Amino acid sequence: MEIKQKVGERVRELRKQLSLSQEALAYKAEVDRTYMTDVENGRRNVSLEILDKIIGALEVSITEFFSSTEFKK
Amino acid sequence: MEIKQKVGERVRELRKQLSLSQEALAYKAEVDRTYMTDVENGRRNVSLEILDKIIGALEVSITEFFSSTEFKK
DNA sequence: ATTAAAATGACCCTTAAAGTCCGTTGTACT
DNA sequence: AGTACAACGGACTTTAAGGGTCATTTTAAT
Repeated sequence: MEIKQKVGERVRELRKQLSLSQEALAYKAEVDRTYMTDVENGRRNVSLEILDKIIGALEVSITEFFSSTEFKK
Repeated sequence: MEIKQKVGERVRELRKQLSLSQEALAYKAEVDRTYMTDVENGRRNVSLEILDKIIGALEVSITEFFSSTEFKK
């Protein structure tokens, strides 16, 4: 699976743990709602700074975000 | 410190461990040599797919790349 | 089971920025 | 002198970021 999809799944997983809608998370991360949809569905090749904002909104560190098994190759 | 700089430092750190020049790493990661300079100096807002290629060229997993202390907030 | 509302998905279109490529310059070491 | 590596600049192409709109799915209620 490609990186965009892995990131999307991870975002969705962590978002649900926070019981947030895509829209609420998007607002928190200061990105567009439809953009967040695309991210979760692996259709966006997100840049570092946007990713950083999304991870921040998910209330985890970057290390935590990428400590999930799908990123261990 | 901002995310771009953290990533740049981490790339440089791992590249030196492999004793590769920027150009050699750039070739391996299939990105431009001048681009790699900018990445290491924290001037590039790298996208996921490019980052994935660079991390691959550094021969570590994404998890390992981001397990460095500067990414733990 | 039907309805309404909320949440998500998909498409399309700008523009701001990512990424490429050419060269040149600086640095350091032999 | 020459070689290797890194940094810098400008011009160019490609794509990410953002936003509009409507369709579809999910949720929750009666």
